[in-house]
Amino acid sequence: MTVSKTAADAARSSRALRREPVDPAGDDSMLQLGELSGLLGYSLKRAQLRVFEDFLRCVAPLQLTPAQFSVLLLLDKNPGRNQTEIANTLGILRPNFVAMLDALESRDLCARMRSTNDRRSHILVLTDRGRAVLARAKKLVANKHEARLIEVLGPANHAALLEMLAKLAQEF
Amino acid sequence: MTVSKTAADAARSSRALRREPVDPAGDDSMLQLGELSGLLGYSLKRAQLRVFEDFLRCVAPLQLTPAQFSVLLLLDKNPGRNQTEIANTLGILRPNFVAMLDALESRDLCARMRSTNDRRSHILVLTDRGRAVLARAKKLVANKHEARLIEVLGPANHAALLEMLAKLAQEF
DNA sequence: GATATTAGATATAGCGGATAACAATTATTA
DNA sequence: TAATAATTGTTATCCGCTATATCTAATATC
Repeated sequence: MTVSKTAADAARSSRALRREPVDPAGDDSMLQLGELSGLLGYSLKRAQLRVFEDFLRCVAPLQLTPAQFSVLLLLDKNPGRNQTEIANTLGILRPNFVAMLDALESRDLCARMRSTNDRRSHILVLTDRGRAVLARAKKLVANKHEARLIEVLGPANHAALLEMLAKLAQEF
Repeated sequence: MTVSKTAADAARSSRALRREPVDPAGDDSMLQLGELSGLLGYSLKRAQLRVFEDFLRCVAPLQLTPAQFSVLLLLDKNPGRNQTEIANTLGILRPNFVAMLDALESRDLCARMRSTNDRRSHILVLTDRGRAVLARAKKLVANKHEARLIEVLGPANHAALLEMLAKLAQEF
């Protein structure tokens, strides 16, 4: 909690937001968004698209999507896990995770190893190349992507935004 | 600006976030998210999915998706506009907007009227039924959906979040 | 040992998003 | 004015992500 100064302060800036027009020659000739500006889901979706776009740009040299990056990150932090565990953690359905892993494995970024305990499951491991790519990706993300976000929002707001989004993603 | 108290404060809570584990028997047996928790895009996407889920639940009686709701809202606030203008404002590509309008029109929520000035374009109008459904939808969204968001986040944080997301959606 | 469960995989359907192309209409300009 | 270009809505089509049912091999349960 404790992100805004006062409720009155927040209400004012919210009203300011609603006081369109705020379309500096963007799409068409200044359509009124109306209560759309106050719809959290609307801004949430548009912001998400922008942020993913920027992510893709920043990590373009490594040809990694946000989802692929998250898989590599998770494999690195959680060695010895199988497909189901990784997929579930990322909210990916097992059937859809197969092709994703195929792609990563075909690029020699990770590998499936049959578990000795349970010969049904595949233990997922990062390859050396996967670790190297992940390391480079982390740097690009931190220095270009997140850095730009922090620059636009300000460090404090960036942290506050992260906190609120995490809250929504969990307790909502 | 001015959303968080201090930078130190924000940094602390951000660190607190990163200090997993934060998986109360959710997916699997407590995988480490690692720097995934600090990735804004990750939380952004997950939060967006949750919020849209809740929107769908709240507006379920009216069978409206977020996108459809936004179209109705825009038509109401911007009478006399054609398909291209509405689609562009919502970031929908014209070809994809056709089927969307077909669906709304088949439910008698809006109608296409050939413009007398430019007989190529279709002026979009809300039907009486469309206006009625929109009015009911607005109430559901405000009283159930947004109300719940405000409850979870707190009014001040809700406004601050909205402000930051709008900023990202625009100047990013 | 028979049955149920689980992990990975395949097939398939659906939706949103993106591009190319077309007919009708309007705008440009030679 | 005639020829050309541009625009509107539309269709067709493709891609990616998501969702469900089903299959097999392997394991767990009874």
